Amino acid sequence: MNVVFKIYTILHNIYGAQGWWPLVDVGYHKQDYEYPRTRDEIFEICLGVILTQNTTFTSVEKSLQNLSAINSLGYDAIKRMSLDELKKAIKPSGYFNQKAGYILNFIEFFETIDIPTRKQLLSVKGIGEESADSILLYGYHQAEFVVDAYTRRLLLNYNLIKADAKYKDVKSFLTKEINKEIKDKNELVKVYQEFHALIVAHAKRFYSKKPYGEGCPIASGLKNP
DNA sequence: TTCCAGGCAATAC
DNA sequence: GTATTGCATGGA
Repeated sequence: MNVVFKIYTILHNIYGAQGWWPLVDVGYHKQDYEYPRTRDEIFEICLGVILTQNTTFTSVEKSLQNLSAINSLGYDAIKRMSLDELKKAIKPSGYFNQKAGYILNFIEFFETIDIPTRKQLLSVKGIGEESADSILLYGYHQAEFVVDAYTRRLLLNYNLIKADAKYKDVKSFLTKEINKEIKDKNELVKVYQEFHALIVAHAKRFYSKKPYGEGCPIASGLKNP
């Protein structure tokens, strides 16, 4: 078993399945990988992805609750809101002026496509590499690994990537290693979904404050097979 | 008070 | 293509 997959195994043993991406009416759905089931649920994930940019998910949940409370979680409902109403609802997530624009951009895009390609997503102002991969992985069950700041810190702590590694470099490194272990496409999506979620859960505890990685239990796990 | 969060786009070299 | 900066609220 390679180091990357071993890290995945260790994290899964510690924290168990994470059940991402959470939906307002469902919450975290551990062991149910069929979500999202409806187009509204797909959109809710896209909305959450945009809102969570550089923000904690608890703040995002407040914003989603604000929208839900006025029956405006859907894209059609959001379009009917005034810009100020939308900004007010998503205010807890921060950058609300920018994100309101991003959301409206995205709705325009979302309404014209069935299943987006990565390239199409990246053409939407407000959707960068991580957001595109999050949308594809959690919204459309595509095997696109999500790389975030936590992922970099964790891998850097074990000298598995260079400090200046690009998004694409980190992603290809991880996927190559994972793909050596997992051959089935559906299983691969589940592992990608869980792995990213596990990294976030773990990194919140051990990679949020400096020195990053202090007390990280993966170290002993890698030593003792 | 300072630091950071499940980033992105615009700008300047 | 790489580095820097603005965006903003909320919790530790």
